[in-house]
Amino acid sequence: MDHCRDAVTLLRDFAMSACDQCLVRNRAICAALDKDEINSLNAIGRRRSLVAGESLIWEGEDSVLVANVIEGVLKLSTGTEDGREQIVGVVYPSDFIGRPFGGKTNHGVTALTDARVCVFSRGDFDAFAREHPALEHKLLQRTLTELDRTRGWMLLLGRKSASEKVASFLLELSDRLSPVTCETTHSGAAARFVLPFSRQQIADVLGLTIETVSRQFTRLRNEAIIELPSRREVVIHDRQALISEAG
Amino acid sequence: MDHCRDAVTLLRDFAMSACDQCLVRNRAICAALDKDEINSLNAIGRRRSLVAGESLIWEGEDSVLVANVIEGVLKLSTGTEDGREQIVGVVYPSDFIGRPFGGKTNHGVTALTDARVCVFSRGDFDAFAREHPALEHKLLQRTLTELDRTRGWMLLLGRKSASEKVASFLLELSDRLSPVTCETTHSGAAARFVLPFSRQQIADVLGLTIETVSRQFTRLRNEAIIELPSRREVVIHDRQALISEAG
DNA sequence: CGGCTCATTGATAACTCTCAACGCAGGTGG
DNA sequence: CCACCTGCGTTGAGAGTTATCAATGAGCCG
Repeated sequence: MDHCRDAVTLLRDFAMSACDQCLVRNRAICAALDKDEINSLNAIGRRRSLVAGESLIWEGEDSVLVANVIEGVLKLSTGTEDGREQIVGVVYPSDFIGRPFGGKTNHGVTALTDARVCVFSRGDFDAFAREHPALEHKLLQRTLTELDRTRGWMLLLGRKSASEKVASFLLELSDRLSPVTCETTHSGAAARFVLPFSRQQIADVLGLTIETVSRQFTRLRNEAIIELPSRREVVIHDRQALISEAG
Repeated sequence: MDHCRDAVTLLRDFAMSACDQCLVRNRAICAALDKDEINSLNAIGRRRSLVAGESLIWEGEDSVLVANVIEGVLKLSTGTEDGREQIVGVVYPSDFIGRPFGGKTNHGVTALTDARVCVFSRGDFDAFAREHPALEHKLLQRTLTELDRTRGWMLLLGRKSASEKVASFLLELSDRLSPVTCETTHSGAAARFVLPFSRQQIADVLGLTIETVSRQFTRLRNEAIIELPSRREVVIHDRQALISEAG
C-alpha cells in the first residue's frame, strides 16, 4: 500500500506545473491532442485548487467556464425552490465539467473533497474545440458515456428500494474510487475506501433521507456485509451479497 | 387549426422521398451538412417505418444501428431482472437515437406511436461522422442538451412527490408535443394534446405505479385543472395551477 | 354480444419520511 | 488536560404517501 501512496503523492506534487506532467494527461479529453496542441490549450487554461465544500459553478448561472478534474471528487446538483436537493452526477479525476457551446448551467458544481481542476473560460474553450475535431470527438464520447451512466441512475432513482439503492451506491463507488486507493480485489474494485460523501450527500444522490441511509448502513453492518471503521470509511466484506442486494 | 394540419399532412406525404424534403431536415443533426454531404449520408441510410409498440433496439445488445427520428415518439427504457421498468428518455422528431462509437446499448428503443426513422448502420455512421466534424459538433450539442434534460429528470425521480411528478410530466409533454399539434397557447405550449403514452408507460416514466398515476389524473380532473376527453387526450385548463403543483 | 385490454376505484399494507432524542468525535477555550 | 460546544450520525416512535391486491368499469374488435 505505502509504496503506492508514495507514488501518487510524488506525481501530485509534480502535477502543478505543466500538462505533460499532468496526472490525468492520458485519460482526460486532452489525450486527443499532440504536444503542440496541448501547449495551445495550456495557454488558455489555468489550474485551480478547491477545498472541500467550495463551489466552482452555481446552478442557473450562464455557462462561463468549463474544466477538467485533475484530482478530487466533485458533485453536480440541482434543487427545488423549497430546498430539496438532488445530486445528478459525480465527477472524478479526468472527467470533464461544465456546459460548452452556450446555454445555462442547470446544476451547480461543488467539491466534495479537496480538489484540483484545470479551468478554461467557456468562450476560449469553445473556440479551441471548434478548431480541434479530435478534442470534440473525445468530448462527445465522454458525454455519450456520461449520458448512459446517468440513464442507468434513473432506473435506480425511479424503481429501486432503499436497500437496493444503497447497495448499488456502494458498488459503484468501489469501482470508481479504485484507481486512487490502489487497494483492489480481483476485478479492480476497491474493497476498502473512504467515502467522499457525508450521509446527507449520500441521501441526495439516492433520493432518500439521511435517516434511511443511516439505517441501511447499520443493517448492512449488522449482517456483516460491510464494516464501518469510521464515519467516512467503508470495507466491503461480502461483495456478492451487495451485488444481489443491488437488484 | 385545420389549415395547419393540412400543411403538416402535405409535408409528411412528401417526406418519404429524399433528404431535401425531409420533415426534420433543418432541425436534425443533418442540418450541419451541405447538399453534397447530405447526399453521401443519404446513401448509407434508409428510411424505416415502425408501428406503435415495435422495437428498434434492444437493451443489452451491441450497438449496431443509429437513427434520426423523422416522425413519431419513441421511448428509451431499461429494466431490472425482476421486471421493473424505467423509461429513461423519450425522443421526438429530429432527435437522434442510438449509441455511436462503440459500446453496448444500455436501453431499448421502442416506438410509442407509429413512427418513421432514418436508420444507419453504426459502423457506417461512425466513419461518416469522423469525416464530418460539423456533424459531430451537432451531435455533441444535442447530446449535451439531452444530458441536461436527463439530469433535470433525476430531480423529479429522486425528490418529487407523485402529484409533482404528474404535473411536471404534463407540462413537459405540452411543450414537447406542441410543434406537431399546432394548437398552441401564448408561449408555444399545447393546451390540448394526445398522450403518446399508456398509463403504464406514464408510470414507467415517473417511477410510480399505474394506480397512483390514475389517481393523480382524476384528482386533477376533479379540481378542474385538466380535462380528459378520452383515455389518451388531455386538455390543460389551468396551466398556472399545474406549474405551481410541479414544484 | 362476448372477450379482451386498459383504466379506474377502493381497502389495506408496507415502506420511507418526519419529528425527536441521544451519542460520538473533533475543536476550542478555560 | 479536561469540559464544553458544535456538527454529524444514529436510533426510535409514529405518521403519511405510495404500493399492493382486488374488484369494477369502459372501450374495442372479432
